[in-house]
Amino acid sequence: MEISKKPLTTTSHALLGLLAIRPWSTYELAKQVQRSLAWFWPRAERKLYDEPKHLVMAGLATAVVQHTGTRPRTMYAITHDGREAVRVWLDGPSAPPTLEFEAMVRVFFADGGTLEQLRATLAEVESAAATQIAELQSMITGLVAAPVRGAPDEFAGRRAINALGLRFHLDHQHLLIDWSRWARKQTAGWISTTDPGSWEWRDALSGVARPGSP
Amino acid sequence: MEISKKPLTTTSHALLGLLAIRPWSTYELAKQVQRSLAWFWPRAERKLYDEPKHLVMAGLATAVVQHTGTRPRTMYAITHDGREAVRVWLDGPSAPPTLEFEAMVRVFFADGGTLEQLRATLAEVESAAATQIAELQSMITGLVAAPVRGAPDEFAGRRAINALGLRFHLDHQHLLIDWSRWARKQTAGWISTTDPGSWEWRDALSGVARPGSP
DNA sequence: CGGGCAATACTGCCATGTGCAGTATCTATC
DNA sequence: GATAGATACTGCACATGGCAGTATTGCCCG
Repeated sequence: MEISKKPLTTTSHALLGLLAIRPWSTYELAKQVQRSLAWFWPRAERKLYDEPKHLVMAGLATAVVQHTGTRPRTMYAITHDGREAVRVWLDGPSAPPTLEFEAMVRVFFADGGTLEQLRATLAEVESAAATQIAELQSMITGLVAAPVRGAPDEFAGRRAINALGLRFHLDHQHLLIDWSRWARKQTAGWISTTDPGSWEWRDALSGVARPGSP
Repeated sequence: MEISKKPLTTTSHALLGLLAIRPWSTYELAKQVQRSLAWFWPRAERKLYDEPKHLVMAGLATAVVQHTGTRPRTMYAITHDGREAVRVWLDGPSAPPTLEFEAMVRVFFADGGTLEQLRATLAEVESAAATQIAELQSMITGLVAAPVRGAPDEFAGRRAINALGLRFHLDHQHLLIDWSRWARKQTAGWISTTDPGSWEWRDALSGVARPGSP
């Protein structure tokens, strides 16, 4: 017990959270993270091979090496202490969300270039968001589909929670689409990136209380 | 010329973009980044002291060490090559936006804890977003205020572009508030984090086309 | 039944980025 | 004259990213 050495990161707890659902091999874990966690906690695959080892050292998970022929594969499972660690962690405060938005950097410095460059960047935002929405939609159809007959549906108890998250991600991508379309429309009458002509920037910041808000 | 060694990162170009507006000392640069760039390209202050040195090595900026008493201070300015680098960079593709949202990790694994924990996390999201909105609003009042008499308004040509970005950030924070309120309301009838009672998760994913959309 | 390709299952390495502590000096205010 | 806050950085350890490299297994196709 209490073998813990180093403080756990949010990434550690995220992996631990997945192990709380069911045991996974590292490879499965990596795939699963790309499909779900990546939406709000994106991490490189590389990291997902190192992190479970720390969990084992901390006594929060166990590692069992199995074999498929000669090829090894490590199965990780959560321990009792691990579940307790998740419960405690759920009480902790969360860092405010941060957005890394390269296209916005290009918009912000658009005055160093042309209107065409600005519009191209905005168009890119829109199409990227459209792609993400398509992916989310296919995840939703996956949720709707009944689980495979006979297979235990270990995600059944997680449907409600999943729905909360999916709703956010969809709205978030819709915001990106709406904004990039709106912004492109705004630039229609501009003379250059530094001279918006008769366009009144104050108008852009007026109706910020969105129609859907209570 | 052409002293460039290593490929420039988005962070390099972001700093270069700021230098394109006017010369800054590293300290000013660091402060300015926290007020503007941090919204869509958050970087630790530490990094902002290293990065300009790379720009100088690449011949895209110049460094001049001045003195306030015995204390040194380095002023950075963009070069002609630097402006050209910004123009070229503006044509490049942007990585899709990524969101790091620790509170959502806690929501996602809420089935390992209690409804109270879930609701507390959601409440935290709402209040954090409210704080951000207050900050944005004060930036807007700053924009509205006429520049100091006699002072050259170097940001004048950037008002339109700034307005586009501010609009996005406001909407983004409003989305966080709307979503966290909505999600909390959803949990009202839940029996536990794994048992939503009569609550229908399908309903949560229906009206995803937001009212404000065209 | 053999070739090839995708999926599985990792490790190594270097660069980038974060967070925090530490070290000073300068300026304004009481 | 004390001191708090702003200015102006550097060092260090660790988290993370990105890419290349290695090898086996399962499956389809002909």
